[in-house]
Amino acid sequence: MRDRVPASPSLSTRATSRRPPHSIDVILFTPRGTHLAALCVRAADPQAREPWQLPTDWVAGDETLDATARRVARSAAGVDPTWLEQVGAFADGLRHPTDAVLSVAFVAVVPASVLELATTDAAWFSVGEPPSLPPRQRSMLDAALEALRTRMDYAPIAFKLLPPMFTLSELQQMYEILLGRRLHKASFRRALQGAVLVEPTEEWRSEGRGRPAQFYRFAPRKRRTGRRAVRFDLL
Amino acid sequence: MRDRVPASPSLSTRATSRRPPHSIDVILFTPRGTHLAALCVRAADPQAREPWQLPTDWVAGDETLDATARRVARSAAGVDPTWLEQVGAFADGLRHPTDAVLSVAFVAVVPASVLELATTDAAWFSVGEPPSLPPRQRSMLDAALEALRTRMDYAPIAFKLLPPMFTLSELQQMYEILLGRRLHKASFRRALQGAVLVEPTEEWRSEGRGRPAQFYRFAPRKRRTGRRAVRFDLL
DNA sequence: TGACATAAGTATCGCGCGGAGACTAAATCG
DNA sequence: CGATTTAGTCTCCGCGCGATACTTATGTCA
Repeated sequence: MRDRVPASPSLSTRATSRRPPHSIDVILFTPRGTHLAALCVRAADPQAREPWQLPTDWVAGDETLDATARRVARSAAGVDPTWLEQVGAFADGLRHPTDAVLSVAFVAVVPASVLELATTDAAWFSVGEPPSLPPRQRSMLDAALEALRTRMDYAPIAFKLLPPMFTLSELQQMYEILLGRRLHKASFRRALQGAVLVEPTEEWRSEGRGRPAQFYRFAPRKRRTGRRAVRFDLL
Repeated sequence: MRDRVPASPSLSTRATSRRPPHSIDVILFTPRGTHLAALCVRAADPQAREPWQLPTDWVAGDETLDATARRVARSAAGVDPTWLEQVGAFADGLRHPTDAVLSVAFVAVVPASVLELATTDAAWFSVGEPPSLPPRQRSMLDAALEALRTRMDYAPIAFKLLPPMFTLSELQQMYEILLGRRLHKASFRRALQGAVLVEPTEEWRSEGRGRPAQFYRFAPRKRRTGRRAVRFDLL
């Protein structure tokens, strides 16, 4: 589990002679209800200023950064993330639980179905009300959330959070949870139709009160890269 | 294994025989003619497999990553970059000139006016025909170019490459050089008008054959963030 | 001095995307 | 049956953007 994080008393002493070279921190998101939640773990050091922190560890052996991040996420959540990407390196003077000189942040997601956590050493916090975190990890969380939302246009993140078959309403709800804002139904489906990303199946959802919904599956087709116009979105 | 030698003779040498914890590599771009060029320096090790490499060094003292990157860029090009941002951390198994276990890549730009390089230890290479680089730095270069072009929509990079006063044609040409593709004149000016980014001055360009062009200056005004529609640009 | 070249800047048209809202369709519940 | 709920579609309208042509203002040269 998290025994890899050194809970040694040497952590609390600021005058460490051998600070770890660099840590890998993972911001793991999951849809919880209608909002996003991020995974935090209890601070390794009981004397820590903040009771919670982000899952972190350092690279072991010949691991790639991605592999390390996956291992950290799996160790904290119990399952492998279904999507993971690097956010960037953080090495300002802000405090980090491991006192690493440099930390590489990763953003990852897991489906909601695996919400159950085995231990009480980890908990989901709504992104709207995150716990108090070590300063560097706080800035990492903000950057990860922004990275998640900007990369949604280019990576099928929402699809990785859904089962192989899903309704278009479920897909739209997932987009709304991830983006944190409501979307227009007709526009969403029109754009989805334009991009050839999904194909209908013969299955229909029978449960529920209203009209049955058709199930779709993720089946992207190659299409020529549409050169967008210049966007002046500065400020 | 090759000896570790600082990237540039002018850079401070840190006397340590161990492998450096992490290097800071800078991909410095400049407009050259109608195309982009990236700055490379001669390999520190004459026995190196590739004769050229990207400017690199490691963090000195309490420097932030940004400050280190600025110093590396200044040391290689002779001037401070006018824009600089982090690209990400690279720590795959690919070879790096310093044998650093981890490298943080930065993308930066300098105006063309300072094209003259003091030494022959550095040279500009067109991004279309880059020299053979150490594998990790090669992937850094690709990532930096992509990062530059995607961030142009959100950062005033083109403006940082122009003098305080410029014509709209010069601005468009700068966008075309950075993006590597032609733009439509009317659309460009319409979009620029929509975003309130520039304001006209009383100055006019007198030189040249054709009709004089009015000078503008960069004067962005705050405007509410336009929520874009969802884009399905995957694949 | 007038014709031409060159470059800046504008006007008009048409298409397609995207938001608002209303509408239809198919199920459950009372 | 009629009300409710959810799915899915339709029409309208505005605007962004590309294409094209046009106007304006200078320099060049016969």
